[in-house]
Amino acid sequence: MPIPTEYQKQTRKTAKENAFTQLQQWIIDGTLQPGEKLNDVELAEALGVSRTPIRESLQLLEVQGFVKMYPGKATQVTEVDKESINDLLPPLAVLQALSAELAIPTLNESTIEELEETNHRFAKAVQAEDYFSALKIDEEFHQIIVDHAANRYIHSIVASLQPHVRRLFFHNSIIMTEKSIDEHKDIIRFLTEGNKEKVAAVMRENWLRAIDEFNSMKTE
Amino acid sequence: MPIPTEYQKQTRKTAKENAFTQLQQWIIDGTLQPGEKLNDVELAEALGVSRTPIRESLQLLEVQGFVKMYPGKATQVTEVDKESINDLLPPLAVLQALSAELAIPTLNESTIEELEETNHRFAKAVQAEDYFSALKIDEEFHQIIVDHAANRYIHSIVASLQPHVRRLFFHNSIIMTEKSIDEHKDIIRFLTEGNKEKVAAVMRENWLRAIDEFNSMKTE
DNA sequence: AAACATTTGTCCGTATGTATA
DNA sequence: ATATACATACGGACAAATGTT
Repeated sequence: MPIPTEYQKQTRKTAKENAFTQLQQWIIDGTLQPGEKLNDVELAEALGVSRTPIRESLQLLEVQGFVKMYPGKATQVTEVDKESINDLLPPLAVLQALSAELAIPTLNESTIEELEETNHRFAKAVQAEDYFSALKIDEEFHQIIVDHAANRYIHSIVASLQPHVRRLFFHNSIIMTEKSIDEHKDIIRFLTEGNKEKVAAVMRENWLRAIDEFNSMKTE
Repeated sequence: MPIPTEYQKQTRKTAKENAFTQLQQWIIDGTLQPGEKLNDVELAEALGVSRTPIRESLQLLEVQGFVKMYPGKATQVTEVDKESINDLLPPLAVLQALSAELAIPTLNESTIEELEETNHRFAKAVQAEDYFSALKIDEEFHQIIVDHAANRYIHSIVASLQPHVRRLFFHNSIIMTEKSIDEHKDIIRFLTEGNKEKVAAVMRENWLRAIDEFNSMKTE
């Protein structure tokens, strides 16, 4: 009988980490609503832990911008300002564009295949109008590129912005369009060709287009 | 008699914040050395508080990448990998470039004057070879632009990267050169002209040049 | 192998500060 | 203005995990 490989034993899973993950998820999906007041005693009971890991999680969530703590007064979930997508996407766009540039020297055939395969799955999800999956696969696609940029600062920043993207897209009902499929193909092509300028330009456009789509959606 | 306006009464100053600021400073300036093991009991005694605010500060410092916590084992100051400047500056460069673009529509005459005055002080510091002041003033200069971009995500990311810049420049003895003075002038000019592309290009160069200077320094 | 020393993680009581009556 | 209720910040003890003798 194969012994169940306890893979994740390197860093033990603390109550704080569990609490953090759960609370973040609740904020992103709206279980904890924008503006909602957070009482650590309640949350502690709900998650079956004490107040300490809750408080520590809330502090991390504050750094990420998901909650705001008013010392001695209250802690509440930050508002979802739909307009903030106009602020969020530009920095993400330039960082993803930079990632693409940096990834070029590290690319090999199998990575390109992985990107193509991911975009293929992305296309299927979009065409099936499974926008939830599409969003997740789109994230995978871009993550491959970010990973290959092999830059820990970019990696860390993108990792902290991505949950905000999810939260905003979720609350704004932004959907992935077919145009992204072709842009991804362009990205793959320019990556293969090693064309830094063009891949950066397309990547930037790919992200900024969501802003236009959001803004045009409002006027409809 | 003018009543001393208690400006910062909005958020009270907690023990955690004090501890955090102090610990971060110690790590940046090398009082707490790279690789040093951090014992929260010792730190608590040193700062005259209990372990709680210390632990909370350490967790924030971990998110920022200044310490690494090994649950149940140890907490230590992260190493200063001199080469990581090659990773740190590119994302900062593209974000500062983006900030300049975004700042253009918000600029007025008094802002331009403020930038010129700051660059003038910068020039004096560089010429006086007071590189510590120069670095701080350079930071001020760029901060003005970031502030005017009025983008909270950029603001927050830059704020988290800046301490790393300070730490690396400190440990690498990187100095500000006269070339930066002229580049700042170019930045001001292109901002005034509203030339997005050019100001972004110069801004990016201004930051990336530090990489070249660092790399050429190694071979000397 | 087992008990020990050490360090971190967690719990919960108390103090402090804030808002409301 | 004072008192009261309440939420958070902090403190200190205990539990759990690590690695060492």
